[in-house]
Amino acid sequence: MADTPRSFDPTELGAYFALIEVSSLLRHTVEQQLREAGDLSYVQFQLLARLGNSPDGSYRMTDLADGVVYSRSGLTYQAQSLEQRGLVTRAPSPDDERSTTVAITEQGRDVLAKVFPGHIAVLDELLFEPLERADVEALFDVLGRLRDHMRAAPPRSAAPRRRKTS
Amino acid sequence: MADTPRSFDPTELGAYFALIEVSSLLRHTVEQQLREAGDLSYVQFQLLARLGNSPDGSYRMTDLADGVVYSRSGLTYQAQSLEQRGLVTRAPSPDDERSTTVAITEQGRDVLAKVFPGHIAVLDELLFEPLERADVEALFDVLGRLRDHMRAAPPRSAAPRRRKTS
DNA sequence: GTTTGTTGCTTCGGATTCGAAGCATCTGTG
DNA sequence: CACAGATGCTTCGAATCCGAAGCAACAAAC
Repeated sequence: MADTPRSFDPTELGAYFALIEVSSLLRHTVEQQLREAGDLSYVQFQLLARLGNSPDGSYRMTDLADGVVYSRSGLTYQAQSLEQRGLVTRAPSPDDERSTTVAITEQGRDVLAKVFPGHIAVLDELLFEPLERADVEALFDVLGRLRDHMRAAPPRSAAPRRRKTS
Repeated sequence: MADTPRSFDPTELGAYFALIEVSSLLRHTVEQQLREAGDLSYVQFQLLARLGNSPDGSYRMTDLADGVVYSRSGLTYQAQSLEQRGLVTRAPSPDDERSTTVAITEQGRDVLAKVFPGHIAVLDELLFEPLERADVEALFDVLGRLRDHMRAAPPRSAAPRRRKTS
């Protein structure tokens, strides 16, 4: 099956494990802070943050899902939840009746603003405090390249719905 | 509330976002591979891998949970699942009747072996292929330090159950 | 203008997850 | 030894999550 008997050296393994561990721990702490400060899950926060950064404060569902690496059905669930709380609105797109446009509301921006300082504090304390400037730059560089690579890579034996095969 | 009005520069933000994104994307792909190759979730794989690396192939529940950054109740659920499939055994610890010792079985090791090549292939392709040796070393160094820092840090306003306060 | 295929989202069912509460076992103190 | 507290794990209920299936709107081919 797999023709890759190559094994990893301790540095590679360590880098991999550390990546998983760090992101898990960070996510955990952030999740807690967001829950307490504004009753938001991490996903919900990410969605609001993305919408808040958008020029017109809105996105299509699919783009949001891809952005935060999330399933479509999961996004539907969270979007409904956010809509009920009045933090976003949903409406069919003008140019394409199929797609739903999600937009952040004033209330959504308020929650975002309320939660942000604590969020920054957590990041500062957990992520940046122990690092030198050069470390942050290294992460930015290496992880940025990784992200681009992963985004570009096809979903691994998943996309073959193209071409008419025969 | 939060006395940290400091904001982040683009490099810091980029590093943070890239970290989250990379770990999400990686996790996603790995999860898929594990599911197909051995019908394992990522957590289950992590548990088996940890047990497989242990000198005596066993751990206490709590240590496992802490190791993979997981809730205790969640671990109970997965441990039961793995036990039913015969991949691990569970038994009360000899020296402490309260604690449960989880041990990997031969069958567990088989599944691990069956799944491993594909796992390595995914990592190689997604994580290591686009990186120079120096990049891997940088990740190892910086993320390793981060992990230590996060592990050491108290769970953020959560631990105050120590000392008799008054 | 149909027919066929694609795309965007939702619904559905089931699996996974967590925190709180519950139960046992240990560990100190007197 | 009896007791309060700590510790280790499980059970419970509710929230969250995903993939598969379904539905509606588009697009392409004829």
